[in-house]
Amino acid sequence: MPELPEVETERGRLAARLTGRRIAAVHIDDPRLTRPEEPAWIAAELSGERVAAVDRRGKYLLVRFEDGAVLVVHLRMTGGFRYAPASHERAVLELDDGTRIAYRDVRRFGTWLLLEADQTEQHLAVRVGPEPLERLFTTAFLAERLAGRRAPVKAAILDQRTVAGLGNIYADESLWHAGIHPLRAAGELSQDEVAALRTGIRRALRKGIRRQGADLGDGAYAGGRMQHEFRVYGRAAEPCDRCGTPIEKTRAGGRGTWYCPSCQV
DNA sequence: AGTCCGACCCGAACGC
DNA sequence: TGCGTTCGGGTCGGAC
Repeated sequence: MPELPEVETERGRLAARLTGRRIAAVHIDDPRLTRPEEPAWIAAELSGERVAAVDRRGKYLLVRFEDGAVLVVHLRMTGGFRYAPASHERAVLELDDGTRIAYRDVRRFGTWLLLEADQTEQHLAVRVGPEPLERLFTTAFLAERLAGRRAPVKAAILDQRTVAGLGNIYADESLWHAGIHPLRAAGELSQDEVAALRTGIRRALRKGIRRQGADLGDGAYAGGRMQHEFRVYGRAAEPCDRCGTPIEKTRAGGRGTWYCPSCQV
């Protein structure tokens, strides 16, 4: 958390306030946020710039400015933007229309990186694979990424170069939709299973976006409703929505992993 | 090259 | 009650 649906929800809210506006002032209180760059330097660079667009690539937010610069924001675990004063504020943007936008981040893992447009493309190209809801995320591409790998399929789909935007929650949800056990060796899936996995990933993410992401109660992503509709994540011992078998918990790729032992073979 | 694991953080949940 | 310990989660870098 946040994963693609939460980041997409943040993107929409941020775009509504930022697009077309000019940054009047920036205050950055946490040097970790812009490391290794000095917060004061980043703040000075952003001041006076007009926002052309707010995009998303995988779990990255991209604030694009008219002069070509891009603020590449990664929320990591607990980062997010707020439009009213909040606890754990690490930075504040003030806009030319008086809007105050706070960046909050309890665990301080999040990062702000200021790059030029072409640097941004390079930065993302080596880290992030295809967008799962766009055309380039094909069964053939996914099959190629999984081929020959002995790691658990869950670990393979958590690799952002395989598919952009999955984290621990939606990886489990995707595998449930696909009917695939999370510990299966990635390279041993049949063509039909890879196709089902692609469909399962897209279904899980689309559903998350429609519900405006998941709010796990820590106040980080308020307003999301997806947490009420998880099929497996965090539901150990509860009955599977498809077959009634109690959900089990295991570990895959070093992560807590929930699955249905009956319908995920 | 693929895989695994610790580090980075801090609040929540748990154990005594 | 209050203390200490454990856990989690995304990404990176180092170790195997």
